Amino acid sequence: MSRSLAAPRGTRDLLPEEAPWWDRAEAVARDLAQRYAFARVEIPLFERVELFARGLGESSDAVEKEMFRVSGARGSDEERSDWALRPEPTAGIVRAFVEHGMHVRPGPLRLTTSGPMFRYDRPQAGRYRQFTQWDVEVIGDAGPAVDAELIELAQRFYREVGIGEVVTRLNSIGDEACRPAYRAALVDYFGAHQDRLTDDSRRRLDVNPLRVLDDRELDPELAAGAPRSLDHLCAACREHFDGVRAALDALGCAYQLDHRLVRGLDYYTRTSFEFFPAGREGQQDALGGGGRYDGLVELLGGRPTPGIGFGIGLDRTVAAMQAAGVTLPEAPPLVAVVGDGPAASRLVVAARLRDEGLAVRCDGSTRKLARQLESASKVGARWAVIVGDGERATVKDLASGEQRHELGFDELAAHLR
RNA sequence: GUGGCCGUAGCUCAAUGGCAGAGCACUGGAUUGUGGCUCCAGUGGUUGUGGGUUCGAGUCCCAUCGGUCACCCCA
Repeated sequence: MSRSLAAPRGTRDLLPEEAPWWDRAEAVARDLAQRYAFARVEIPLFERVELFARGLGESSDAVEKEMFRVSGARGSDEERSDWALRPEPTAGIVRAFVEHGMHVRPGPLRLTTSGPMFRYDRPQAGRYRQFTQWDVEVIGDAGPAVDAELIELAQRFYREVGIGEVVTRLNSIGDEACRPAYRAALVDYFGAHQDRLTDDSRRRLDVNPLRVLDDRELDPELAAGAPRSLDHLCAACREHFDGVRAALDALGCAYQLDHRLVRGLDYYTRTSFEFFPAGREGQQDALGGGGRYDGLVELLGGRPTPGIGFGIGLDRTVAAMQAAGVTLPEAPPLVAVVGDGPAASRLVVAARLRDEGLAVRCDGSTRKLARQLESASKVGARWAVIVGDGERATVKDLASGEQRHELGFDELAAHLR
């Protein structure tokens, strides 16, 4: 086909061969959401640019250089607003929380959603312009128990999809009480070594000095000597973080402290965490991550309400499942209805078998019987039901070749189990 | 946004600057109701696109688009 009609850059088609892995990952997510008492919500795929700019922070990469803008329609001013495809779900969920007055609901509110996110990046392995996240959020619980509960949930998810144990990195980046002093300490420290910073980092030093820490080109020696947020936590943040760690220990959840884990989105406070496949902890291999955002609800116009959540990248989860050699549960056995009589007879038999709950592939074609059987074998059917002119049919086991002839339509199902 | 590598059939790949091919897959036949194996045949291409060099370009040059990997950063 013409290249100009090919799928947009950074997007992928989900083809039948890969769909079962997605089904599995999504089934585990749905099951866990239910077992952990999260209610499903859906929010728009696009929102005002302003929502993301305010929520995620002007200096976040997601806003600064990865915003996937949607050109507005002609017409009213409202339609001409600046829209962007959502780069992550939290801002939209918190917007919905505020917009619908959900603070009056019995809290803490536990919400989950799943779907495509968009970031306008150059694609590469594991990174797409459209990717899918499973997301959970708890709004109205100041923790720290819930912080540990979410980390335990994510770890359980990776275990249940078959990836096994992941590496959990953990940090606390303080709150409005202690972060200003920590920021100042970073500005002092890195300001004195500006000549050893990248251009990006020098710029960030003014806007968001924490993000200098996740500059990968940061001089290791400089990084090692940098002020650590854990050393600058106020008493309340310290107590919170100790509580998270104690709860994780009680749950038996392993984690590693990572002083340079500051997360790319500005709304995070206190607890931050990311998950990596064991042995592949490179920066671009993150399977998921999240953290606490105690100031976000207020920032978006609600009354002060704490929140915490995580997003798990399903594209990378599926890739990790395949890399780990996960075997999927077998699909239910398939019955192929074939025959060279009237196609309507085949349809009638197929409908009867479907009434019995069987998975049936009906071949209504005029191909000769040999071709129909060949086709049935190739698609992996367990049995063929050969229908002729009359009211009787043959059941053939396609693995053994065994056949039972002259069966009435009503007794077929009994031979297909 | 920057850089490396790569663009030939649905897939994997051939073709010294000289007739665009093979295997797999798909469709049909060998086989007048019975598959997997085998054999035969067929469908399938503006060689990503546009320029240039040349008697002649899949091949050389330029541009462009795309893919891929890496950087940046995130899922």
